[in-house]
Amino acid sequence: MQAAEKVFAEAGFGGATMQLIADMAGLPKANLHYYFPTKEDLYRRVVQDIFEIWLHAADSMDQAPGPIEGIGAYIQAKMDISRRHPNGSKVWAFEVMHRAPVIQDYLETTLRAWTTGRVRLIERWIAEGKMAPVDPEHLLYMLWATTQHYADFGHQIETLNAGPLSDADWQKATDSVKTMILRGIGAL
Amino acid sequence: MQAAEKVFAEAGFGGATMQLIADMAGLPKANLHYYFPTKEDLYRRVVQDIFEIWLHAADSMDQAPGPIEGIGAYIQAKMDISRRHPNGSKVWAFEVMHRAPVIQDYLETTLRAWTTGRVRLIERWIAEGKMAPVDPEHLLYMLWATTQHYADFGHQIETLNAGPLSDADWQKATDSVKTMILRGIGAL
DNA sequence: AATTTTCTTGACCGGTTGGTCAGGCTGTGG
DNA sequence: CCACAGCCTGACCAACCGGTCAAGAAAATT
Repeated sequence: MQAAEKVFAEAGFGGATMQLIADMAGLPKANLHYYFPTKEDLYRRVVQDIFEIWLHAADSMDQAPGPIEGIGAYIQAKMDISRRHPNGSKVWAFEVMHRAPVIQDYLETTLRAWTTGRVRLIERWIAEGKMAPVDPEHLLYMLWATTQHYADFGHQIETLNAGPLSDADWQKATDSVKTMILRGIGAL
Repeated sequence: MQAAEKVFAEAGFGGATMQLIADMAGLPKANLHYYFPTKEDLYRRVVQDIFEIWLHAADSMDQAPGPIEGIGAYIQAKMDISRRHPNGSKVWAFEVMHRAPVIQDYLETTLRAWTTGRVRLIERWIAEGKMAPVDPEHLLYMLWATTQHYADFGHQIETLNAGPLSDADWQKATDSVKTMILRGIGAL
């Protein structure tokens, strides 16, 4: 699964080869096909895994008393995921850009339900005067975009940074995102 | 070029085929190879085109008196590009996720020079007290991430939106991004 | 009109891909 | 020891890929 995640992330579904995944995992290609009959089966598993991780990242948001804690924790969680699972994030991006041929049903069921739930949470915070009256959906898009950017466009960031991001760099990035967004929604 | 942009965007470099691009453009494959000897030549042209468009989008930022006008105009320009050239944006995303095998030199020369120029501009605005002391580079990342998200993840947004975005939807998206970011950097 | 250059195209080729399959290997229960 | 089920794998195949090429069509030049 780790090898598959990496290869799919770096080459996309079309560019990835079962041979390369097998080599990277130290298996004969035929053995890989024993467990995952088709390339699409393997790919689907990788996409579903990262989706599960993302869903759990929102748990911290739910029982928070307000946006400072809730959205702050969500940013923290998603930045951590971007750092630790950059490949999974990339595979998800590939899939969505591909018009989600494999996980369209997930988008329409699970993700939509998740989204409307958080939209209602944000609307409550707005009604309680805990943050400015921003559009909740576009706030969610901004949260996804900004945090996932550090995974999906990590290569671009590393090039501009002249090297991989250090612990301090990640801390600074997370703090910057938190500060700008929380101030942006009038929560600070 | 239009056909190539679309096919590369929807399948990535590895998944795209010259045959499909040729068919979509209404040409025999051999004729396509007459103008673009290799698949990589065609791909490079597509990536360079969107990069040029993005560079020009920053013109409005340069002669602005302050962040409200400058960054506001930049957000407007990049949102317009996301709407009109979603495929180009996706190809760029594919390329960067691929660790930029084709345009790494652009990242290291043109993009790096462009970035340091804007960083200095933002630092001047901060020194002049026109905005809060945010980290300029992470602000740029946030601008790129948020605006390009509407192109790269357009399919996800349309799914949650239950259909394509209308003129009013795009207006609302642009306003939301502008408001949240400008307030986030203390310019409002 | 003749000639030269540019463009267009169907047929073709070596190499690679996802996937198959027959047969060997391993471990467990009797 | 045997038998049997699940696991493993080298060799193989049809399909498809990027790219070539020779020969013809069109356009430009003389």
